[in-house]
Amino acid sequence: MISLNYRDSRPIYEQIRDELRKLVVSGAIAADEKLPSVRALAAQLAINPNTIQRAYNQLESEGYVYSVPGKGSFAAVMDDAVAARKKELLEQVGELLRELRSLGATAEELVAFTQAVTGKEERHD
Amino acid sequence: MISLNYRDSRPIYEQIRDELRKLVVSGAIAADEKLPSVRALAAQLAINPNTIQRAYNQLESEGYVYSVPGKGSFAAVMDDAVAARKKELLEQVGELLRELRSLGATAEELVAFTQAVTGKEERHD
Amino acid sequence: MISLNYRDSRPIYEQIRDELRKLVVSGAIAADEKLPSVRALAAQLAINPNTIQRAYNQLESEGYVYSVPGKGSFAAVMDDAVAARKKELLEQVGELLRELRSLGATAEELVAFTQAVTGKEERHD
Amino acid sequence: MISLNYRDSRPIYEQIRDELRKLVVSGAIAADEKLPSVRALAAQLAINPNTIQRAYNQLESEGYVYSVPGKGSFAAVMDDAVAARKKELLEQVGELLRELRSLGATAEELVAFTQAVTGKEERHD
DNA sequence: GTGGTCTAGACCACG
DNA sequence: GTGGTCTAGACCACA
Repeated sequence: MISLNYRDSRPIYEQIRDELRKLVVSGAIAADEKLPSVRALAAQLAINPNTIQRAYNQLESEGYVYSVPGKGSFAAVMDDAVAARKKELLEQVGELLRELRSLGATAEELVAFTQAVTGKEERHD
Repeated sequence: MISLNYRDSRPIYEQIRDELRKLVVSGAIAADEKLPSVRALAAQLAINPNTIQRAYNQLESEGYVYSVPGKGSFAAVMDDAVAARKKELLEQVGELLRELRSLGATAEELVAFTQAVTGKEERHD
Repeated sequence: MISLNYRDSRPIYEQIRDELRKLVVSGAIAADEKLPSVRALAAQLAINPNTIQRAYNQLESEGYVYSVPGKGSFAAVMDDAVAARKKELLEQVGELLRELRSLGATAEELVAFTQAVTGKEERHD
Repeated sequence: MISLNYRDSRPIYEQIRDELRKLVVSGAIAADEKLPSVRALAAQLAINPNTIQRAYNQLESEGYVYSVPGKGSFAAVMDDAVAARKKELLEQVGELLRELRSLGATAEELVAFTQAVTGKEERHD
């Protein structure tokens, strides 16, 4: 369900956080569905439970997850969270596109690229 | 000419490196034009010269700058470096677009966004 | 494991970088094997940890090593890196051979020299 | 007669020294032939005479040149100097070949390379 | 304990 | 004055 890359420059807890966020926000883990327990995930990935806990804490403070003490962690209802994440991603895309323009890339070129990438992708839902 | 953001998670030397790379690759600093000296830039930004040196070293090893000991650092002639940088940026854009698609963004929506961003930009020449 | 030569014109961090690169690329340090820690190597060689760090940073940016903060530095899997290094070395040999030819050395003489050097070497496997 | 490359990592005086040494040792400047005067060469290359002087001083201390105060600098008789230079170059080649062997290059491969490089070269005398 | 970043201050080679 | 190297010492995030 989750894979680690020790050569990634990102710390492990960020890799876990980012992968879980993707799963929740994309609906792969449905609203109110239970996430794997800290200890179970730690055992599966063969890492320290503290590292998993840190990822869960961040996801909770970001609003993607809520935890019920003694029960576990559950995917939050995604409505404005998805919208917020989309806005965040669009800002990043915008910044990159602006730099590309300043490097001489034409609007046509970039639009064509966007069409190619977004069109050929398979639907994930 | 360069601004620092101490709240940015990126280390200072990376911020400087990235900003200078933009200036060189976009032509704002022309080929063979002299960059500010290590000491001058360090004084202006009120940081340690070693930190500037580190940014300059990386830019040199990346090929964006060449330095002549005793004379200064100069912008390299950008040919394939611009192309390489564009490819790098496009890859990043592609990755973000794919995540946006998986969040439910439609191809039409993203293409329209690209048009809006790239079209409304002023010409830089 | 590594020896320094203070009379060498090359800076210390380059000597360390070059020796470690040899160890990694020759397989003396196997893929994913841990390199000595920055502090340990610094203590052993009686030099500043920053100098070691610099060598490690360059090796990482060259792709010969990957580092996991908090865990250590590890030898990268060498595939095309070895090929690239061989090409680099052959270019250097070619340049030297051309200068030798211009000094009057005959092709036969140089070929014989190559045979002597490459033949008398012990096998490393 | 001599060309400078400001992007070369070698300092200018080394570039001049190396090029002049090649000219002398290869016979392009015959024994006892006068080298260009310090001031003339400085003017031609548009650099500081001190830089030229340093190159000449090193060539003299290496024995490739002798200077007659008030007259100029002259190419020394090359006999053992050429032999010494050849020995130096062969040592460098040997070191590189050994590293290539440790990277898995076969003796046959390297001999073939030597033949190709030394054979296809045009005669320079 | 590990790698990573930064500072302060020094010395060197170069032009 | 310029870039380049090195030291000593400090702090941080990570596991």
